[in-house]
Amino acid sequence: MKKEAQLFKSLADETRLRIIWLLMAKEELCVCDIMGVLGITQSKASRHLRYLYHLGWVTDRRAGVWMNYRLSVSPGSPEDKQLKLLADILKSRPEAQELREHLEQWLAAKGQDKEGAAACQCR
Amino acid sequence: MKKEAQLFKSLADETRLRIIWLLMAKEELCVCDIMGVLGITQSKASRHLRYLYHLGWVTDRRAGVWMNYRLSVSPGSPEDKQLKLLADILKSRPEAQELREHLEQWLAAKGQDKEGAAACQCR
DNA sequence: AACTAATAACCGGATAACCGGATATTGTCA
DNA sequence: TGACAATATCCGGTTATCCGGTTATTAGTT
Repeated sequence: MKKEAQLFKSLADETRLRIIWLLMAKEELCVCDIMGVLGITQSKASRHLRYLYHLGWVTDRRAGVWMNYRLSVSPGSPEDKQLKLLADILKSRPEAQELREHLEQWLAAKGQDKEGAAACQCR
Repeated sequence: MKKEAQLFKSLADETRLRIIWLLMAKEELCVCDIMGVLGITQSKASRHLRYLYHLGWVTDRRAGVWMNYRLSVSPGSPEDKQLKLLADILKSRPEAQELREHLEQWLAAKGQDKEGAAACQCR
């Protein structure tokens, strides 16, 4: 059951849960979005995203300089059910709701800066 | 989301998964059963059982010298759903099926030794 | 090619998890 | 009460995890 233990281990970290929670809300996000919304180091954001990538939770898609990530579980799979259950648990948590509002604000602010084009300039 | 992370952490250990899997099959087991079936140290068995106890996954019931444990999630709760999902994942795994057969054998052997009474003598 | 932004990989260091063996505790029975 | 079985806890050692800071890579721009 090593495989199953590892599956849970991949969810046993608050930062990874937050990332997944954001990706459940937004379909696709780049690393700098996640840094910004969660207020964490680039190093930290990237590390956890690669972790999730190597375990198959997310796929990456390069768009120029940006690297976009999105959830990649196949519908109906155990992983998919697990995510749905997680969403079910989190949706009632104020903490999680605030995170999503924070995400909306972040994306809105990003959208304003010159429409569409390179609006990141993550510092 | 610290709470949720810890929930997954409690499942992120192969030994604990095995213990839970056994308790899903058998309703109630004592420490020495778990030691025997899983082939682990007494120290290890007890430690993980206390861990699960403190997190509310199981309750304990003393019966003389024995300490019996059983699952204690309330029906319909997120934890209950999580266990059901886990069971769903594990039931198709040969490894898990063998574990249950092993459990049956162990209990059968235990039952033979003088019927009902102290049949453990775990060494 | 040089420069820069975004990201990934690497590198100690701190902390936490897990383990086996030893010891302490609890209950039973003679 | 003394001996013993079952279990919990303690101790130290080993390994895994997580982190921030640094460096390397990749793509776009001039």
